[in-house]
Amino acid sequence: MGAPKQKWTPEEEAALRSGIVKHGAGKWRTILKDPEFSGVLYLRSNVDLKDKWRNMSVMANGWGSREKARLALKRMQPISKQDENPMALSNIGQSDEEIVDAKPLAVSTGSPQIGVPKRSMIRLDIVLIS
Amino acid sequence: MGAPKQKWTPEEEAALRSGIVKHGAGKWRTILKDPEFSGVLYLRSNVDLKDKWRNMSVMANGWGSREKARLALKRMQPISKQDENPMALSNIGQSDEEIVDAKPLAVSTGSPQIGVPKRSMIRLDIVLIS
DNA sequence: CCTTAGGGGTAGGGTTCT
DNA sequence: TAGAACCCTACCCCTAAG
Repeated sequence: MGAPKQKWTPEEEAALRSGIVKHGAGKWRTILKDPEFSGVLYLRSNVDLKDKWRNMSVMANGWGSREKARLALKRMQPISKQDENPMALSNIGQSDEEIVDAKPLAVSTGSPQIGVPKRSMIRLDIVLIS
Repeated sequence: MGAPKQKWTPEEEAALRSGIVKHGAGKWRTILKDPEFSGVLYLRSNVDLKDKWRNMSVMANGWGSREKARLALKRMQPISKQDENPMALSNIGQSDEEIVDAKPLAVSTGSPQIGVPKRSMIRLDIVLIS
């Protein structure tokens, strides 16, 4: 017994998606404060939004169940902290403000990243030419 | 994915604690430069030390990981539990010769003022039975 | 300019519950 | 076993104050 694990309602999911379309993925706190969504998402925290988006996204893509995706590079420790990726080929070539679509699904080819935060760049693994 | 999340090793945590005992909490830069710890903490910045200490401290209370504060206000649904108090005064009613060890708070006595964050100023004094 | 304090916030590995 | 919901931790940003 204990925390009932509040399931997300379709309304909440819709609000989350709309919020992402409006503010961008990663702007959890902003979405939450937007009066347009706060009425529906008032029970959720910014972290909840982030987690929900992750759960929605990860699967939709066929990227395997989250855990498998990148569970390969754990156990790191005595490495140098010298990384700080230079975001070189990061964005396709525009500001990181224009989000695309807020659909966790699809995204096979042609769909760029959903939300590219300013500092934690994208994963350079995805090389999209053109 | 620049920084893979450098998980703090037990050695680093120990060095941090020792450094605090030796120089006092808040003397991050000093601790970092102390040859006694620099070998272990050379990957960390003074800010990292500060943040780490904050994380350690906040937890030791059972006051949640920061976000919990507000969660307590919300979550007015069918809650009831949701409180497990991480460790807090954990080992109090068990053996009569353990305790102590490494919770950032508590500890007690010692050298300079082991800084106790304002937030978690609550006592939680360790009860050294004996 | 540099450091610290502390309040924000986010990402992502991990855990728990269903 | 998987997926969903939630937790924990590392780290970043920013501002005020020294």
